[in-house]
Amino acid sequence: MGDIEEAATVLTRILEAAAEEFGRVGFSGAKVEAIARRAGVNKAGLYYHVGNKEKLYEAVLLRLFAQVAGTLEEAVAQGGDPGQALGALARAMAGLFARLPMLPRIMALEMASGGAHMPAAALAEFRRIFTVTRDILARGVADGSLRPAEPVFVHLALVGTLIVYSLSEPLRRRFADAARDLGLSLDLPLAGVADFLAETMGRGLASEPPACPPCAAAFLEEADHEDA
Amino acid sequence: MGDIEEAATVLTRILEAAAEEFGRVGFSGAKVEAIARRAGVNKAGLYYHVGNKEKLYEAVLLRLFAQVAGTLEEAVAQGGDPGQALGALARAMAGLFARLPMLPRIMALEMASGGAHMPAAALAEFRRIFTVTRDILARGVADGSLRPAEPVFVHLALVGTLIVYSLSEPLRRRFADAARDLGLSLDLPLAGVADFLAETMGRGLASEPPACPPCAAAFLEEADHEDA
Amino acid sequence: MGDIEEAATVLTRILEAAAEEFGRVGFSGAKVEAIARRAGVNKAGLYYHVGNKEKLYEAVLLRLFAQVAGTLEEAVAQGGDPGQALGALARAMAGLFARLPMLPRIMALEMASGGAHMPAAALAEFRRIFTVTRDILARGVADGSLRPAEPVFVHLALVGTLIVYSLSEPLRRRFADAARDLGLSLDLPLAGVADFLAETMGRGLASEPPACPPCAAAFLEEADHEDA
Amino acid sequence: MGDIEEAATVLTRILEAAAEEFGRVGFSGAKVEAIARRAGVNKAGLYYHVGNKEKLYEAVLLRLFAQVAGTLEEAVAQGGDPGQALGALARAMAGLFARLPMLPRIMALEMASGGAHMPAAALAEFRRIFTVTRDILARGVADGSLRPAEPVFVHLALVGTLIVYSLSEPLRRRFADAARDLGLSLDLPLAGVADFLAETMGRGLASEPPACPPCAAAFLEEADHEDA
DNA sequence: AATGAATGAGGCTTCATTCAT
DNA sequence: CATGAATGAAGCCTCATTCAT
Repeated sequence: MGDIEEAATVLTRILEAAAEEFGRVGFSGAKVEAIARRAGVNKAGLYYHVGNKEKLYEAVLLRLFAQVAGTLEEAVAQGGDPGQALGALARAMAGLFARLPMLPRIMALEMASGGAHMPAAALAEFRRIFTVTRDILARGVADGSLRPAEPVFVHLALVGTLIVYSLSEPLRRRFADAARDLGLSLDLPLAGVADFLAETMGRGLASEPPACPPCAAAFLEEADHEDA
Repeated sequence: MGDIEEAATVLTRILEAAAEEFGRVGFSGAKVEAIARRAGVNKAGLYYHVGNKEKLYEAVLLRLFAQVAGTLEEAVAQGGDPGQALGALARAMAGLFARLPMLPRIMALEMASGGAHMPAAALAEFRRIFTVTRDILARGVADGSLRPAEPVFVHLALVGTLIVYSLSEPLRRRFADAARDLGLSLDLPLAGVADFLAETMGRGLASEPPACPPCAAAFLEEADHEDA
Repeated sequence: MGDIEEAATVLTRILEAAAEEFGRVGFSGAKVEAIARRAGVNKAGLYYHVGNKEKLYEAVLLRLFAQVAGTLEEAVAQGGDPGQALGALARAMAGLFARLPMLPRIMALEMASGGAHMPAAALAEFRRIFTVTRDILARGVADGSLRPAEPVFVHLALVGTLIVYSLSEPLRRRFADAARDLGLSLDLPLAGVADFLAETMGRGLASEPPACPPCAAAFLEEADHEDA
Repeated sequence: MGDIEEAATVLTRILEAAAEEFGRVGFSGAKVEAIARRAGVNKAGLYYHVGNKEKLYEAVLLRLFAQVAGTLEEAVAQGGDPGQALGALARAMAGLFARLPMLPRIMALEMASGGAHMPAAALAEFRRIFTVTRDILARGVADGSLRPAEPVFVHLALVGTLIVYSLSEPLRRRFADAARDLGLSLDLPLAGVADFLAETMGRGLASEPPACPPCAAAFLEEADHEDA
């Protein structure tokens, strides 16, 4: 005992250090030496535990994606109508990104690499993640509250926006002073983006409210005249 | 003759090759040797023209960002009401990304690096780019067609979504077959995303249409009853 | 066992190989590859131990200068009147140069480079080295055996001559045959130079011996006549 | 016309620039590009004029050594007794070094390289240079004013000291402040060294003045007793 | 003669990975 | 398990030199 715990702790420390390092500088930019130092283990020790840089990266991906999928499922399971669920999704993702700043970076870098290092097992996590959005939309269309829309578009509109907003933080911060002259606030918190998305996408995807009868009648009449 | 032309061509060839390489594998992943080979010049020749890897990268960024700013400005200048202008913005960006597949990748990678290699001159281009969105929104609020919204949020909702959709292409393609079982189409063209954004963000940002008089009257009456 | 010994040995071997290489061709002429080969280690191994070419050079300088200072102090500590001490100094230096042929070369090359790579720590060794000569001269002036003279001039007359004589060896050797026609022996051993310096500088710096009484009397008388 | 002048001027400018560069950083440290820039010609133009780096270096050496030989011969030809001639030699050399600061550096660096790049023609200049010292000494022994001594030792004692003093200037300057605490003046001008050498070597090489007769008699008597 | 543009060879350094203890 | 010490394979960059104009 202790031993196994210790072993688990060491592995965890390594994975966390690696996540930070990979998120900071990407796969090719990350140095095994730096990860080992950050994790407080010897370089050779790291190899003993994880095999090699590639396997380490895959383990990091798997761990993170599982966390993402779990968090999103949980957030959506809280209930609420489909519109609210989309908002919950965005807010949950923003929460994740705030807690794990390396997460959006790794997601972006991994996508940019074309999934070069994506382990097969991670695909299963993807499936879980996409399913969440798809189910919300299906529910919304079924109950008439949402217009039909491609789930991938909706999903990436939410997640993509949050990723890029997180990613751009250092740049926005650097540009913030100069941007104030333009009347732009570049340093708003990520949570604000989630709220914005919840509101704007919610409205944008909402089905038209049924017009009041007199209006509808007037509208139809007009249309008749035009046709004539 | 052709001397000056040739020289310009060489630099251009180098910058294009570099853009592709940097977009493919990022700054640290890119190999100067590969860029030179791709550009059809000797490695030393490349150094003769561009100084070093870092300067090369900066030149690439500057060139691309200038292209982006120019294209967006042009697209929006075509006129149209603010809602249409946002759509034009999204479609212009999508067009750029389709023509220059390395562009969204470089943008993402550069953001991920915290702008580590961003030349000061590139900030000026950023200013132009953000200004476009800000002006559309200001116009929309002024003429009453749009709700007020943070320009940065809107801008990144459009651009971020397009970036991540582009970025995720290889991964979506790889996952496409498996996703069909889930009822998901992962391989829709980027233009579809632009249309989706134009539609959804347009609706989401539109100000409420004034209700028809009878409805409004009915609504007010109801409110009176509730107050009582 | 032997680990620590071996490790120490490796560093020592590297420093010795580097000293020879730097002495042979100077800093810019020395190739890290050659030093590593000569030391029997891998190039990367050399970097593991010493960091980089510059640090390697500094370590070499420090080691050599410490040896010089130690040897000179020891030689002079043997006692003897100031005139003998200067001779001992010259002979000790000549002995060092004979044992470490790269030493005069490195000293010359380092001076020629303006001390570009001189580590701050080496200045402390310089202080020790110069102090030796200064103390001898001070002692000689105090006991009346030596004329006052600038310590730096004396020091560099001894050391500079020995350095240049050592440095010029290959050239003298090459020129030796042709020079015999001129009645010049260019291939005399360095020890001869030390003896020559001991003798000549000894005489040159000696205070006038008190003339014998009759001579002095005669001299004074003459002076009187001249004054008159 | 003009053309040939111009050509001559260009070559001269190149040789001067090269002398400074080689003196500053040695053969391997010197960059053809830097020499060309300093001489105000194109790199390819430099090659057109001088062939290659090695030939350029040889031309520089030849030019400098011829200047040295000429100056020394001239200085000594001014006449004066052998002791004064040695002083004149030292002062002439010091004058040369003051006017051409790269000269002592190049001499040292060339010696350090074992004459690797020394052109055969330069040997003839060496012969002239050494001959000067040899002749003075021979004259001094012949007229009884100087003790016999190896010409090479004397020559290098003078020249070597001046070379090393010149060479060490930057280092002495850097160390000067710290050395003042030790009672050392490290920043005395080179001319002082020449004077010191003239004085000290003059005394050191002077033949013994004949002792006054009574003293000599006493001395001989003492020696007899010791023998007994 | 002069110049901008190459280019091959080689040098310094880094880094993922392994080995011996 | 842990660690200091290797090592081969690159990667970035420089530089002497040449070529075409």
